[in-house]
Amino acid sequence: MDGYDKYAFEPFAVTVDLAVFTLRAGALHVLLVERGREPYAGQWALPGGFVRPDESAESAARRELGEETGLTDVSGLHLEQLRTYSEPDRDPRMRVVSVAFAALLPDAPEAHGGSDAAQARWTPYGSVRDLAFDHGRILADARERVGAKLEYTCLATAFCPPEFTLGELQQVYEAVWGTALDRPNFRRKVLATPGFVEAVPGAARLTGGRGKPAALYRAGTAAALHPPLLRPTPEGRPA
Amino acid sequence: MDGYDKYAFEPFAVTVDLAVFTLRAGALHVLLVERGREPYAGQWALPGGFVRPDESAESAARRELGEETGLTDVSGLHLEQLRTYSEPDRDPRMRVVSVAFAALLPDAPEAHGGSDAAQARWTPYGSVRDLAFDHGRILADARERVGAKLEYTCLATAFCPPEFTLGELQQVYEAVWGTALDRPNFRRKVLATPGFVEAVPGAARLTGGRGKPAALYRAGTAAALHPPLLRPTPEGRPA
DNA sequence: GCAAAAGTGTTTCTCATACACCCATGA
DNA sequence: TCATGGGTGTATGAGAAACACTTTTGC
Repeated sequence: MDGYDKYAFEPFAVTVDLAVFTLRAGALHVLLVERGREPYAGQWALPGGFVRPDESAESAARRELGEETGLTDVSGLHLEQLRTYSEPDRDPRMRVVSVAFAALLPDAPEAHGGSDAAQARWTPYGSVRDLAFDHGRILADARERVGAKLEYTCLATAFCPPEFTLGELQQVYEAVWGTALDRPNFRRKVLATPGFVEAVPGAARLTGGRGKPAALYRAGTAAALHPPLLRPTPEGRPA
Repeated sequence: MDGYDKYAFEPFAVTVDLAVFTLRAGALHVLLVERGREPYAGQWALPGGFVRPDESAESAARRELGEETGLTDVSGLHLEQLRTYSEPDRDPRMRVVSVAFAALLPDAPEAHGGSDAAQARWTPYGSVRDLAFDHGRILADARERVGAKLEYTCLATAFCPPEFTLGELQQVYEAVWGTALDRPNFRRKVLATPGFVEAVPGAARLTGGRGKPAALYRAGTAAALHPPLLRPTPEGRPA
């Protein structure tokens, strides 16, 4: 059992699948591609592809992220491994083990499918239906993970451009959690956490056309939130 | 790139590696096996093995858990996927992608290596040194994950036998976190969380030979802890 | 002036912390 | 009776929630 004959077993293919999230008009969107061939031809799926012989799953995920979004520089984007899906029958053609990742984008340029012929499109999270393979489950797992990490990490700034207002940061939480938050309390909480955000002195921006211009902030250096910013009593939350 | 020629790529081997934790005499222990062959012959490593063509990584992990611990029934044990390690050079012989798992055991029977010739041994977490491959990192990641999940899930009961005292449950937290906790407050916190533990009426057990016998509890049905039981200010905790 | 959005102040209540104290048992 | 571990009570303070209120802008 500890032997290493390369061809002793049916070969495994190793792929990456990406749940790429962004915020558009205050709503959570996810990047989907339309499948061009069987199985699941014509259905939507998460972007992804094979891990090449000389790269890690992380490298493959970042490469695919660049190809599918059409962005030239994806080096600064948040990319995080979720878990690996390995049910023997998850792909009807052969044994495919897939390492799933979540990626967060500040802005959402219209996706153009990269080099693949596949069509890529930003879709509101709420209207996603019937993804190919087990991608529906992967996407749900990804959203749950991102929602959970908003509670105890500074992850929310990964959804924001380099300079952002506290209102925009709050929109991230509200979009991912699907709940409204009290603005004064949110503000106090964020500013009271050292290293979460740092003020850009003097800078301000008008957000809704009207109203007082909001002060601008940059992402801070902290990674964790102490104490956490808990969701408003979701009662029975999965572990 | 979207083709599915089974042999178009150098084959990947897919393995599972297990970080199996238990508590012995109030201290966190890990199950290690001694490697019998190159590379890393004679060094200690995490137990693990190949994923077979007809099983998922989860199935493979549970099978290995039974083989390595020598336990006949591992169906009720807590087993949790951590992440996948896929650096191209992590195994010098060929391309091996490994899905890492953490497992928690209530009691620690002396391990007898199962069917493999390899020697298996429980080792205090603090005295683990120089594991083979990237197993040192996997083990560190596993402990961090388990420590974090103690905060906001009921995971701690997975370290305990079917009936346990609150003192034993507290020892789990103290051993994994490496900190002392206030007993009265710990007790209140646990009992105030619905579904964490349920009392066994009338049952009691002497723990240290002396002292008042402690009431017995069973694991409850809840999975998550609301609000969480936070570690005493670890300051800069990784996300 | 009015609507809209940012930002401040204040009150109330919950809960974590710290620590003093009592109870039951074996030696 | 004393040491040991289980279990209870309580004062204090920090922080979260709720909401009233002020400020600055465009129309």
